[in-house]
Amino acid sequence: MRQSQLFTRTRKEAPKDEVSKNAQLLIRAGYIYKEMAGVYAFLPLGLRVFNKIVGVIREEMNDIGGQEVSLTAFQQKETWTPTNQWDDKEVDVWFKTQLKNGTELGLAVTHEAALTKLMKDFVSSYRSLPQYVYQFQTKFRNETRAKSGIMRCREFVMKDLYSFSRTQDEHNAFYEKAKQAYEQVFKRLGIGNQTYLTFASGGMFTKFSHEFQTVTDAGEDLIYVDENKKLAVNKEVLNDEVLKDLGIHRADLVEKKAVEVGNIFSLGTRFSDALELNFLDEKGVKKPVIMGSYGIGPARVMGTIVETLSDKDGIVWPEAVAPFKVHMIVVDSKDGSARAAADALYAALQKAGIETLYDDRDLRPGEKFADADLIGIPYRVVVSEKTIAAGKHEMKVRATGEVRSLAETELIDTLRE
RNA sequence: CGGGGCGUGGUGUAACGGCUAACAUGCAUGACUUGGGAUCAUGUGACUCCGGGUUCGAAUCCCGGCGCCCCGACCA
Repeated sequence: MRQSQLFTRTRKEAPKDEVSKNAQLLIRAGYIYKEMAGVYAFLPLGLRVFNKIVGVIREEMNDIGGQEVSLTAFQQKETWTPTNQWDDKEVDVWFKTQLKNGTELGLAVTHEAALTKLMKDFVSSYRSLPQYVYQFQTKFRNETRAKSGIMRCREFVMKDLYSFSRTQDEHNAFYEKAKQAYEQVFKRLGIGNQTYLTFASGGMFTKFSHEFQTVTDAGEDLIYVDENKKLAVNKEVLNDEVLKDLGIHRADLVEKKAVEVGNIFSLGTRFSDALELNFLDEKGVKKPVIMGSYGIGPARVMGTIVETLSDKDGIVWPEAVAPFKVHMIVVDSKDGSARAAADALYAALQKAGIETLYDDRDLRPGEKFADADLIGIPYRVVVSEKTIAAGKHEMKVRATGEVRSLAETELIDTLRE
């Protein structure tokens, strides 16, 4: 894409109503727009990043047998009354509204009850199980205090997968697979090293649930990390009994602030009992379906990446999520030769299928370099009189600052990898 | 939901209760310039968040509302 056609613009200064690093950088670079507290729109660059993250998650969910759907944001009151969760005392973050005729509706806070109800139309025999169903859907939560930029919003998309199993063993086996898939997701998204499988409270059916916590000062949670075992315990469940269960020692633990980028937990039969999602087993015995729930918030992951990987000059995207792979800059020359060479290289990159943002704006080089650092695309390629004279292109790696001088074919091969 | 802070051109800031609300940046036009946000010129752009009050006079003081940020609580 030619940058001259991008409608967004960078800013030198962060808006005064944002303190968090993720919001400041994402707004300055033109990735997001704040509609109101805890509600952000995604702009062209931001949506590209968001979709990259979604794509990685989708691949991993498909790999473990997930089937993608899209449920609704409106939900009926009746969906939630069986588990008593329509009650504002039980769930205090509802946005509720109604139809013209007075029928009450809720804007989805989450979807386990809605999907459980839906699955009743399709599940009645052991033959139709297990099933793994997921979606990327907007959740609405009337948080009393939205904060930390895009890390804790009132409207946000979540990937939520729900498992429907026949037996506890079958559930446990999938749960382990999901755990591994999540580790793979965070590794691919570039935050694997800072992200810990964390033991957290399990609710009423299991001793623990599992969170994926990424260490950052911007986090809201306190976790206790055992660096050797690559495990952590959420402060909410830290006690001697838990440590003994997990075979870890207090002396090995280091307290860290972290943000919950994913969580998985067993639901047991809470929803299947309440909503009567049952199946007949091989012997014709009626049994409730055993369920699990698995969530990741792509926007929160995006914010977490910015928090953990940016530097003083701006954002540093991992390749897997960057809006473009290459940011190509032309430093204009008097005779127009640099511009002509840059146009040609852009065409070659396009032809090679390399996602390129081409800074063809009529600006001085300093401003383009500063913008490139801020926007944070992994590879910067400069075309100027200097590079033309050298007969090679200049490529700079955003993350490391490494600069390489490459012939065009070498450059394209390197970027294709 | 408790506590604290803050609302001034698009953005970031300034202005003792007193002159036409200032500066920077952005944007527009032109000149000059082209390897790290240059320089110059001329423009553009604000009912000082909203409503009330005090005062000869309010961006400034007082009351109410709304919005935003931070700390804490909450996060099924």
